[in-house]
Amino acid sequence: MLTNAQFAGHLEDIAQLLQVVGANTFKVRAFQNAARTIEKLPEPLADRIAAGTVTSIDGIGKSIAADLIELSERGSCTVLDELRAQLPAGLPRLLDIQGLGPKKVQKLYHELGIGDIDTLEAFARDGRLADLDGFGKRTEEKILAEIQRLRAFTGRTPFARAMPLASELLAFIRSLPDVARAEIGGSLRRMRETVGDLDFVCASERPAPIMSAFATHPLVEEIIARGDTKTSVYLRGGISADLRVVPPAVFGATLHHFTGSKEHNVQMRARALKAGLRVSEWGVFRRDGDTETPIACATEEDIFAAVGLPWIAPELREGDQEIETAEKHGLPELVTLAHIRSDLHMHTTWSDGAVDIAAMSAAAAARGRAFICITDHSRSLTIANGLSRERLLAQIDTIDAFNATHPAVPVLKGLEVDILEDGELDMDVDVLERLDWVVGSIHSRFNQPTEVVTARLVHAIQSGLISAIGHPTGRMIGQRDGYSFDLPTIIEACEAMGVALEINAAPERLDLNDTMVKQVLRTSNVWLTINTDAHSPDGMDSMAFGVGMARRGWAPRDRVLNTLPLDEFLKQRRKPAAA
DNA sequence: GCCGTTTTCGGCCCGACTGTTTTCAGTCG
Repeated sequence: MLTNAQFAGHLEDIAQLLQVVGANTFKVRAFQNAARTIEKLPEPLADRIAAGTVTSIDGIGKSIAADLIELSERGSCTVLDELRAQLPAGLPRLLDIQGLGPKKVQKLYHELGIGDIDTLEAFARDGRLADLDGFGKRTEEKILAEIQRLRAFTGRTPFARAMPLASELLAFIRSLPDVARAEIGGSLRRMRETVGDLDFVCASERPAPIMSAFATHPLVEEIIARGDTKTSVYLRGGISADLRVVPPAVFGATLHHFTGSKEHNVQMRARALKAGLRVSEWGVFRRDGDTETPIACATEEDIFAAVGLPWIAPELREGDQEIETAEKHGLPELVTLAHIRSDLHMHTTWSDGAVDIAAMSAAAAARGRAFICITDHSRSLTIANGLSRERLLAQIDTIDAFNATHPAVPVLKGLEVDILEDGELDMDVDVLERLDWVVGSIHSRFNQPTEVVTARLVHAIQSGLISAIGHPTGRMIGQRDGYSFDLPTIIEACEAMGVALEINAAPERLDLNDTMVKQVLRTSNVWLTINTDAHSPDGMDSMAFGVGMARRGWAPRDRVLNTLPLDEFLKQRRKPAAA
């Protein structure tokens, strides 16, 4: 049976092929919308097909439902087969080239018979594109450059790589003269785990010098476009960045527009139209016959208020029910960084951390935490200098002694214990029972079958000796997928045992992710914890990223365990005790 | 192709920038 991602992939293929044959753009969008919806669907689409409730999914009507059923039965469908029979397999890939859209791809195919990127490159090198109507020498050069770029750099940039780059550029923009305000926009502001490009929105009455400075920044490799209010560039490493400079009076409208997502913006505008309004990056306008009057543009709050909505947090702006929910005043009070009182997963020089216990406590104090828990690795993780029974006992004494000095931030005694390949824990029961908090994590045998990993996790949870599962999926964004397990089963086991699920805030992990957080919240009362897994004081700064992922999952403050003060936390957490 | 507190037919977001155009189509986000 196909997975939701596979169903979505097929619909996406249909959308691409339809574009290339010149189908109605709204039809294309219908397939794209359906693909996105299925990708985000919490339950397997196969279940909906079996239950005959496919058409009740928003954006899926009779026609696409029939395609999906056909896909589930034989792995393909008539629409897809017919489109593929009509066109060379490599043609949709031409759409990946920046500057080539459906119209130009059609022209290349119909007039020159170009059906793949290699052929296109050969034509461009020979100068045979410039003769084509609407193509010129400049276009030919651009296509060649874009093909090179596409081969060197594909896909989206992981959050962990994008954020430092964006922070550096933002600081630079803010340092320029006459900049009233500047912010990061786009998917980075929405805290998506990967980003396609970097967006900056800047408020100033004098855009020209700001654009010049941006375009000549050392990180900029090439200028893509440069107008009066917008500059687009390629940065070294291949990611692109856009800077938009507008007068301070419309900053809110522009920030909203360039925060997106695209789907959110489309829905906001459709909503505005029904109320006789028009929304653009310049503000909200009331239409009175042929005149238009601006009614909001200064702040994001104004923009939302103008269309009858409360402010919606950027992390929610994915076009995934946030507008409907906001309208009913049903959005949760999302957890914020300021709510976080503790950090319950971190390492010291006792295992593979960079500093000692006192230094981590001081670093936590500097970041406003009220308490922390030290969770060094257990013995089987030899590469990380994991703690033996004896060393852990020694660390317990050390922490007791440290707390006796009345530090600003007290330290709880913990361990990140390895969940071994059979689900047993990598530490003796009597020692685990002396700890305040135990994070159980998988660090080995990632390739076990789904059922085996699920049973392995359940066994660990049911031991009664762990308080939380650390980085539950084991994924590293853009590097490895992690191991696979059945989430509903794990959620159920956690709920039965009072075990929490971690949102690991390390930017390369962000694990659990947003959709899993939603699933935990929707289907259980399991506590979430947001922890940095810091291996140094700087690592504690990642808390904001974990909070961002929690917010993307619509996590309210009262479902996050480490928003609690110490006494309340101690009552609510799972105290390690053999079941 | 989808959808309906103005519509079961006729809509479906909006503007900047580029290149090849003598006035605008195509692409992008």
